Amino acid sequence: MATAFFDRVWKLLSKIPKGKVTTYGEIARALKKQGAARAVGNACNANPFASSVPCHRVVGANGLLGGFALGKKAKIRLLEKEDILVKNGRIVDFKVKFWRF
DNA sequence: GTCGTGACTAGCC
DNA sequence: CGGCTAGCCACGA
Repeated sequence: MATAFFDRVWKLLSKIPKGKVTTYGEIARALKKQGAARAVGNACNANPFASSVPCHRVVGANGLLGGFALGKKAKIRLLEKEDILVKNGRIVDFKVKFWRF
């Protein structure tokens, strides 16, 4: 992997401050690739820095978790650890926790 | 080079 | 509100 696109995604993800979340679409848009949300998700799933890249801070456009390589459960646990409450697979106060680049 | 798939999104009906 | 369609990017067969 390690394509330019993937690298950009990982770099942006690493910039997300603790306690904040963003969306796949936002990341894609930040890369001037609006609509490439799928590729963003792909990058997160295949990122070699899984323990360094906070891919758990990336959720759907409406606050839905979407998915997680290690399981939603783990994702939720990580998020709640950062003061980001998750209810029924959705971010609580999503608009408040939302981070825009 | 084409096709199918995926942690997505937005628009229509 | 639910379902379908089209569009986007990258990857593997």
